[in-house]
Amino acid sequence: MARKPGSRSEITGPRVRAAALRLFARHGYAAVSMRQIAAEVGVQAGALYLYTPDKQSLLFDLMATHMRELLDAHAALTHCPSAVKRLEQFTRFHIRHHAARADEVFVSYMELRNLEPQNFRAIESMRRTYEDRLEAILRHGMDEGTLKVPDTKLATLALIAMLTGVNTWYREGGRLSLATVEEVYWNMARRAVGA
Amino acid sequence: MARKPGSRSEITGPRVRAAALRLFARHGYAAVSMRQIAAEVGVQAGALYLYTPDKQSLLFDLMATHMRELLDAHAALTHCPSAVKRLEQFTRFHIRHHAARADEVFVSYMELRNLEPQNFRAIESMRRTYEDRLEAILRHGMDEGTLKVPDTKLATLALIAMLTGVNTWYREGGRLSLATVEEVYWNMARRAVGA
DNA sequence: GTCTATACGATGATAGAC
DNA sequence: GTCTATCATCGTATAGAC
Repeated sequence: MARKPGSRSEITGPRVRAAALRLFARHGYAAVSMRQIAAEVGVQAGALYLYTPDKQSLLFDLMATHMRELLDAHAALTHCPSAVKRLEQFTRFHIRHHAARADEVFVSYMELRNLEPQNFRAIESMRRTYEDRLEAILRHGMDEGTLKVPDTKLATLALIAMLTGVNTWYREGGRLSLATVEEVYWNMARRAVGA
Repeated sequence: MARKPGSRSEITGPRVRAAALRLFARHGYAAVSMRQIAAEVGVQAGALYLYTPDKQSLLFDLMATHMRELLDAHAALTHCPSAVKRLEQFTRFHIRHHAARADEVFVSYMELRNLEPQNFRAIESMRRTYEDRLEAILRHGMDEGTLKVPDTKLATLALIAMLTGVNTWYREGGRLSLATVEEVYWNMARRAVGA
């Protein structure tokens, strides 16, 4: 096992998180050992504890970072006045942002049940914030009269489920370009909410 | 620890599967130990191996049974001639069938990555069969001219993701009855595919 | 059919050398 | 900053008594 006598502190931390993300996504949080993560990084298991207090914090860190980046990236979008335009913007943003972060999305959805209660509540709250932003768009559209859904909460959940579903099959370099996927899904989403 | 000196062979097997399903759904396959399952059933860990060759077979059994029941139940539906009617039937069937089997659905989706390759292929094949039945309906509607989607494969995946998403939030006795949920989702599904 | 006992490796996490 | 060594615990699975 090659020694790394120099210093890597600024670089090893991110590598630990990257390895954990990759392994958690592939095999699941519970199935991955700290030794496996260490091996992937090229250090011994004990060294990981210089970068995380424990395994649970590692998971929470990954999920919280992902959710914060999602909320920040969405908040940075230019604000359109029309509800339909905003819905199109949301749709395309959601697909593009999620497609570029397959592992993060997968872990953030699949490992919710492995979060300790306090951590679970924190992630849930961020996810709820994101959903509320979509629901606000739908409500705005209802007020404008440009959208028509039987129930804004259900439509929100239905749309997000549909859009996030892209991640279960989309792979870069597949049959369809991401631009085409965006187009097809926006077409279906638009009609589903009566726009 | 209470002894069970009598015989329970016909009853203990189903109880083992029920306990495993419940625990796998709550905590995940990898996070659940055979000892936990045994404790839930009220036997010792070693006794479980009278009912399953190993833990992996237990998981595969649960998933394969769920998929077979899904395919059988869907195949038993009366055959409607019109594509739109068949789509409505599929939509309502999917929501109703899945809502009544929350744990099975959750495990069958979340634990795919914990299946050994051979078992994974078997489950994937059944899932694909189910998807193909929906796609056949959409293609039929395209031929009839009663449905209009940009891509039948993508529409299939989008619809299934949307419908299965109900399971992430629906709870019996909640704000909405299942009949209402069916109604709302059929409304959105119908419009999404241009019916 | 279920129990107790056990094999034996892997686990998360810590202590102390360098 | 990383290593080696270690702890106590838990993992799946099996053997043999009753």
